[in-house]
Amino acid sequence: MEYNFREIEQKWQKRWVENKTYHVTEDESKKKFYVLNMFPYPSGAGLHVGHPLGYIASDIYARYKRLQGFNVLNPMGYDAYGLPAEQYAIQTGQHPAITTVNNINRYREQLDKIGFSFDWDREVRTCDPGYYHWTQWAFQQMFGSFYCNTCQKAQPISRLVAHFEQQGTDGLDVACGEELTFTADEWKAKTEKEQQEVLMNYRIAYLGETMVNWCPQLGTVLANDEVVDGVSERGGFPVVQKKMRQWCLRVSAYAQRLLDGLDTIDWTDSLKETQRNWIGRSEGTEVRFKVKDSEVEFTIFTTRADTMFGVTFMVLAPESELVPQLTTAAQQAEVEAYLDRTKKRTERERIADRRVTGVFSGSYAVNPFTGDAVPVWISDYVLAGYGTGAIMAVPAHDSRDYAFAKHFGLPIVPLVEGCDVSEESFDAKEGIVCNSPKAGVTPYCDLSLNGLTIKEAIAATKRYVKEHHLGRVKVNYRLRDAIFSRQRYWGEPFPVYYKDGMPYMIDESKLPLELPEVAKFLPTETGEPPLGHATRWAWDTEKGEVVENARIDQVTVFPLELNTMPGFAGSSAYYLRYMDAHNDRALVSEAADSYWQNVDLYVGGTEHATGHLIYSRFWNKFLHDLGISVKEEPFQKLVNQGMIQGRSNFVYRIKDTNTFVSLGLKDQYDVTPLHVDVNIVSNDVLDVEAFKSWRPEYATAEFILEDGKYVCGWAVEKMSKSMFNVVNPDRIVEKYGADTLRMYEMFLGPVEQSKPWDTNGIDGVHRFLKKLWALFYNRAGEFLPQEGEPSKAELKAIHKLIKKVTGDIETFSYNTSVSAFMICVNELGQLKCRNKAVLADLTVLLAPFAPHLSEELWEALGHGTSVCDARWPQYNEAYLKEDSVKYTISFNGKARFTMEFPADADNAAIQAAVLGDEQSQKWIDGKTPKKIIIVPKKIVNIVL
RNA sequence: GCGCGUGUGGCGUAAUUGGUAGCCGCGCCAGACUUAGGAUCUGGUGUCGUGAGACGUGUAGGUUCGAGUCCUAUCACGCGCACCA
Repeated sequence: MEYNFREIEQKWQKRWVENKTYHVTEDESKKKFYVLNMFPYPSGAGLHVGHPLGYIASDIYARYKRLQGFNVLNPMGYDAYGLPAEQYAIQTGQHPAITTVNNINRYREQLDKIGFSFDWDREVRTCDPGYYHWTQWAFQQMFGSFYCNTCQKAQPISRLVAHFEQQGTDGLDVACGEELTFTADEWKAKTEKEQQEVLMNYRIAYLGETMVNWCPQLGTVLANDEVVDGVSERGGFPVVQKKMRQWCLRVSAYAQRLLDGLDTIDWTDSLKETQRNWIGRSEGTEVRFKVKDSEVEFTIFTTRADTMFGVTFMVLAPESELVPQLTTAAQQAEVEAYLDRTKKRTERERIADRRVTGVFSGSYAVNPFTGDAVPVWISDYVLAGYGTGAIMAVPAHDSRDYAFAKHFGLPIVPLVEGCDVSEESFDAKEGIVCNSPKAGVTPYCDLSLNGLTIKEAIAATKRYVKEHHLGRVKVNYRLRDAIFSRQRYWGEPFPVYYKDGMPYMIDESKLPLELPEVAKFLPTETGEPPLGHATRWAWDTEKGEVVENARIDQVTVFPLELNTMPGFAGSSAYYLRYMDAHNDRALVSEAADSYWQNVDLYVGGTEHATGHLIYSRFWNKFLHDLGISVKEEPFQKLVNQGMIQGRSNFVYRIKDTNTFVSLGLKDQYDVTPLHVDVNIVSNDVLDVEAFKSWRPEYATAEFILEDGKYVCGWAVEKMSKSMFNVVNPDRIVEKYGADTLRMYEMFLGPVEQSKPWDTNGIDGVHRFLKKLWALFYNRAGEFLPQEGEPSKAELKAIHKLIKKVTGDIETFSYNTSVSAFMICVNELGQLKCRNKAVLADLTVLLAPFAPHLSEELWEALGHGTSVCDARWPQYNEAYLKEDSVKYTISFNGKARFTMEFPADADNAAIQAAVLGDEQSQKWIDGKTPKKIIIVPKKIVNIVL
C-alpha cells in the first residue's frame, strides 16, 4: 500500500479540530510551557515558505514538550493593523477591515494545511475592539504614571502630585523631559491647565513637542526604528526632522532596566549586542560653562573629562535653545543664514554629505578649569537630541572636532604624551596625560593630571567636578522616547479627548473606544489625519459616549484625538493576552498570568531587534511595575529564525525574437535574461508547455534546448512578487504533503541560518517518509508490525535515535535530527524490523516532525488516543554499548592502522597490546616511546 | 570608522566541543528490476595518482603528540551602530 499523504493529512486535521486536540487550559497539576511565534501581519501575498520555517521549528518544540508531559501553550494570532491595508484602501476604496479579514482567512487556510498544534481558541487580532481595548487601557495607565528613579519603578501620577503639594520639586528624582524647579506654593498657585502642562513633563505616555521623523510622502511621523538611512523603512521615502506635538512613550526612563535585563535572558549574543548598541549607554560628566560677560550658563556632556585642558572652542546644535541667547548682534545675520540652510537639509542629505559647516555665535564661554574664554560655534555635527545639545570641543582628541578646527583654523592642544596631531586627532583612550597645568598655577583650578593614564585622569576629573560643584557625573543613553502617534486611519484610536488644548482620558469603564468609519482614508484638506473625516468623533463627557462632531460645545462635548497608535502598540503585550484571550474585565487575569508567567520560547526574525523586541520589553516592564505581568522580562529564550530568500529563475530570450535559449547555450547568442515564475520550473528545468500558457506573448515561443531540456539560470534574491520567486507552501503540501514540507524545511539547515528556498532536495525527504511507511505496510497493504522481543540491533538503532533526537530538539538542531531519522529508518529497514515496541517508539519520536503520519501509524499500532498524549521515550545507555571498540593507532600523530579491543579494556591492557603488536614494533623500530596517549574509544598515539 | 558573526566537496550541510574530516540528503556514475519511467532497489562518488600513497576545512604563521575547532595576522562576505561628544 502506498503512503497516501493526502488522505492521511486531511483525516487527522479534521480529527484534531473535532477532538479539540490542541485546546489547552490552565492545569495546576502540570508544569506549564509557553511557546510563541511572532504573529504575522496578514499581507495580501499570502503565506510564503519563509513564514512556516519558524512556526514549524516552534511547533516541533511545542509538541515535544507536550510529549514530555508539559502543559504547552502554543497560540497564534494576527498583527492586523498596518500600512499596506491602508494604502490599498487609499488606492481602491476597499475598507482595510475587509482586506484584512480576507487576508486572515487565507492565512488561516494555509496554516491549517501544515498541521500546527495551535490553540485557535486563543486567537487574537490586534484590530478587534475586544483586543485593542487593552492596548488603549495600557496607554491610559502610562498616561497616569511617572517613573521614579529612586525606586526604579513606574508610580501613579497622584503620588507625584502629592509630592508637589508638599515640597514642590524638592528632593525629586524622576524621569522627565525637562528639569523643572518650583516650590509647593508655586505649584498650588498654578491654574489647572498649567498643572496639567507640568505633569505632562513626567507622564510615561505624554504629549511632547519634539523633533520627529516626518515623512511627507507617507504623511505621518515615524519612530526611529522605522527610519533606515534617512528614508522610511516602508516605501523608502525621504524623512525630514520636524518639531511637532506628538504622543510619546518615555521608554528612555527604562533604559537602564532594559540594559540590565539582557543579562537575565537567553537570547543570542548578537541580538543582545544589537539592543545594547541601540540603548547606547555612555558614562560621562556634565560640566557647566559660563558665558563671558553674561549671566548665561550652559551645560555640556562629555565622556572625556580628562580633556578639559584641551578645550579650544564650544559647539551648539543649530536647534539648541541656547542659539538665540548666545548669538551676538554682530553675528545675527550670519547665524540666521546658517540655521536656514541646515533646516532645509533632510536627514539623508546630512548623512550623505558630511562637509564641515558651522558659524561663530559671537559669544565666548569660560572654561571653569582654566578661566580661558573660548569661542562658541554653531554646527550641525552636534545633535540637539543627545546629551545637552552642546559640546566642548577638544580637537586634539576627537576626530569630528579636529575636522572642524582644521576647517575653521581653530587651535589644537594635544594632551597625551608623544601623540602626533599634525595630521589627525588622537582618539584612543590610552596614553599618559601631559600639558595640564601644574597644580596651583592657574587661579581657577588646582587639579593636575600630568603623568596619569587617561582612565585615571577621567576619574580624577570626575571627582574634582563633583567636589567643586562644576557639574555632575551623568549617564546618557542613545535610546530615545518612542513617538506614539501616527497620522493614519488603520490603527488603534487614542482614548483621549481635548479640553482647553489639554488631553484628557475617557473613562476606563467606557473602553474600548472604537475606530470610527470614515469616508476617505487620506488626510483631510486641512492636513489633519484621516480620522478628521469621521462625522461622529466627539466625546460627550456626561453621557460617556461618542457623539456627532456637530455637538462639540467645549462644555460637555469635546473633540477626540485624531491620531492613531503605531504598529508596535498592538504587538507589545499580545503574549499576555493569549494567556486569557477572552477576558473582557482585564488584560489578563491574575490566575492566568501567574500560571503562564512569561514566554519560555519565542521564535521570530531578527528584524524586530530594535523595534518590537525593545517596545515589548518596555511595555512588559511597565505592566510589571503595575503588578500586571509577574515577570520582568517577557521572553525568556529567543530563537531567531533565518530568512528564507527567494531563488529566482531566468530564461534567456534572444534579442528581438521570441526564441529562448537554454542556460548552457546562452553565451552563443545575444540574450536578455527574464524572470520566469519559479512555479513552472522544476530542478531548474523549465516546463515548456506551462511557460507557453503562462503569458499570452509566450504562446508562440520557441526553444533551443540542451539534452532535450530547457535549463534555467538562477539567482538568490529577496522573495517578492515582482521577481516571480514567491513559493507558497500550499503547492508543496499539494505535491508532497505537509509532513514532507515540515521535515524538509527543517532539513534545509540550521533554523537560525538564512538560506535561499530550494526544492532540489525535497525528494530525498519525501522518499524517507515513504521508506518509513514501508516499515509498517508492504505493497499488498498488509500491516507488518508484530508483538515480540526486539533484537539487540533493533534496540540499538532506536535508542541511538532517541538519544540523538532528544538532544537535537533541546538545541534546535533539527536538521541533524532529520538525518538521524533517515539513518535509523534505513537500519530498521535492513534489519527487516517488525517489532511493535520499536516501531511505536519511532512513531512517537516522529510526532513533532511529521504529526499526521505519526498519528496514522499510532492508530494503526492499536492505540486509541492521539499520539500527542503519548510519552516521549527514554533512551537506555545500556543498549548503545559496543562490544568492542576500534582504536586508531598513530605514531607522532600520523594514523597508521586500527586495532579492535573489548569495550571494557583498560588503558594498561590497550597499551600493552599495542606495544606488543607486530605492526607497531615496525614503526617503533627499537626506539623507546616518549609518551603514549590513549583517547577513550578513539586513538592510541605513540610519541617517539 | 566601531562592534558582532561566518568562511568545509559540484550543492545544502555534519563532525561526540582539541582526538585524526566530509555523517545525511541532493546531484552525478555504474548496476538490478521493468514495455517504460522524473518509480523502486544495490553499489560508488573530496582532489591528484593505475598504484602504494600524497594533499586537503578562505590565506599565512603559531601552540600541541594531535587543530575545521585554540592564539596572532590577513583577505572575503553578511549583520548591527554610526557626526552619540
